[in-house]
Amino acid sequence: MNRMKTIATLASCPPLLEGRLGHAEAEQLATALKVLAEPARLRLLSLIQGQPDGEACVCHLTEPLGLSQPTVSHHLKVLLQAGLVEREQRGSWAFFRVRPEPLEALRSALG
Amino acid sequence: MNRMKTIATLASCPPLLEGRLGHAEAEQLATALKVLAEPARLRLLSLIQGQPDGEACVCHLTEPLGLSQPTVSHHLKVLLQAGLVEREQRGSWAFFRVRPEPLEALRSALG
DNA sequence: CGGCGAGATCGACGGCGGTCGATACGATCA
DNA sequence: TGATCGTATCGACCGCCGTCGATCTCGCCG
Repeated sequence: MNRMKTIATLASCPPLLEGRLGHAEAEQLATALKVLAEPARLRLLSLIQGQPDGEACVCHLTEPLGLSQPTVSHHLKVLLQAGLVEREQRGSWAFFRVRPEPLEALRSALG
Repeated sequence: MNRMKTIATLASCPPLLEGRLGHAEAEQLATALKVLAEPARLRLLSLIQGQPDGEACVCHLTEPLGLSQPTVSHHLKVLLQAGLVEREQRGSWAFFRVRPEPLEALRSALG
């Protein structure tokens, strides 16, 4: 934490305007981005979205991802809590579907 | 890794089409997102961008961020290597400026 | 040349999170 | 009801990274 000592220092290095992004907003945006900043979760979204009917159950996601079933389940939970996918139980299978709205919100938050 | 046992299982859970996002692409996109998925770096970008002339030196970023100078320097290095900011040395001060292009590229990669 | 100030680098520490095997749970079916 | 399958949860391990104090480098100035 430097205190300014001379006028010359002040002149060549003017004080900053406070940025628009506050602590809480930065934290919130970062949290949202952390969910996507993970190869496994990106591939999950891509895999689910790429289905002919736009949905997939866990058992068909583990093999193309090359990850164990608990790990896939963990990532899906993270995506679910972030609102990036929705879950529907049908029989003993859990089907997941991509929700495009939060992705769109994130895109606009970066602009 | 489950092998399918019955026709019923196959019918209710059809095999996945391979998603568009390959391993390498997912890794690359995730790496880029990780740079932004950090409150300190988001606030850095916002602070620099919010300057009247759109640039800032390190000494004026540590205090509004509430982080030590080495930490700020570290984050700026990460942003620099990601191409999100550019650096210009003027005298003994290092001035940083936001480069909007990679942000735009990231936005389009999410769409 | 000597001192100072801006900034980068280094080394260490601590916490977060991705991963897996083991296990629990619930639904289906013989 | 017992067996089996699909998923979720748990506990542990481990690597990554944000953070800081100490130190190094370098440009400026007296």
